[in-house]
Amino acid sequence: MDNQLKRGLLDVCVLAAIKNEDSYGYKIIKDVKPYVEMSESTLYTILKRLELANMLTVHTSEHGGRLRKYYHITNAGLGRLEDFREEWREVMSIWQFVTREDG
Amino acid sequence: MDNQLKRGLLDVCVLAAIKNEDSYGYKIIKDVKPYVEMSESTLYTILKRLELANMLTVHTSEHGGRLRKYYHITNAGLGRLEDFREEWREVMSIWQFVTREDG
DNA sequence: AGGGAATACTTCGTGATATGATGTATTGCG
DNA sequence: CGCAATACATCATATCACGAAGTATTCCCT
Repeated sequence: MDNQLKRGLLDVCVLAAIKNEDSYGYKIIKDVKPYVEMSESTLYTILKRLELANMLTVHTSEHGGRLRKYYHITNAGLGRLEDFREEWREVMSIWQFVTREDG
Repeated sequence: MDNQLKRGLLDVCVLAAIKNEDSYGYKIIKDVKPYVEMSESTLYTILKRLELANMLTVHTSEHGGRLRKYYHITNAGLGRLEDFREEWREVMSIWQFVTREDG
């Protein structure tokens, strides 16, 4: 799918992936894959960006003798998902303009 | 609205604006404005990109003693709009993932 | 025991892109 | 005469997705 269309969707996809329970990089990619293709470098870039924006927090935890970085959504992150629903109305209005049949 | 969400939408907005009749820069912006904000520099960047991709052709025509560049959509451009409808199914699937309530 | 696949995270460089700022020039109106 | 509107163009900048490459560990099969 068009790379540009994905922009603006990827961030909220990641937030949605950790919305209900904390998750970690590898799992996020697998959860999101059925919907959008996302490379590891892209994911970790996004995670860092979201952390800087206080949309999520990070805590390291041991699992099977190996360290994992778990990502936890913040209230700001949940708010971002709410805002996204609002923004979607505008997106749908654009969609209607693009796909309208008449002049 | 989130700038990122607009990307991928802007190109097809411009194509949609010239879909039914040839148009020119200033008019395209005015037609699109109710749906998406687009600056002039952005528009002309997009028009140039679409021309390079053979999505539209340009012809200069005089209007009121002044030259105007009219943009005409090509079959490839119309095809792009068709493809967009297909891509939209994927976008809606992503949307459902993001806004789903259950885990 | 050995080896490869899967898990897990990180950094770097690149190309694409939207946009503000800025500039140029003409028409129309008060 | 002056200003807003029309109309187009270029440049620098910041953001972003992604491939490539690297490091390390665990798990499973033979």
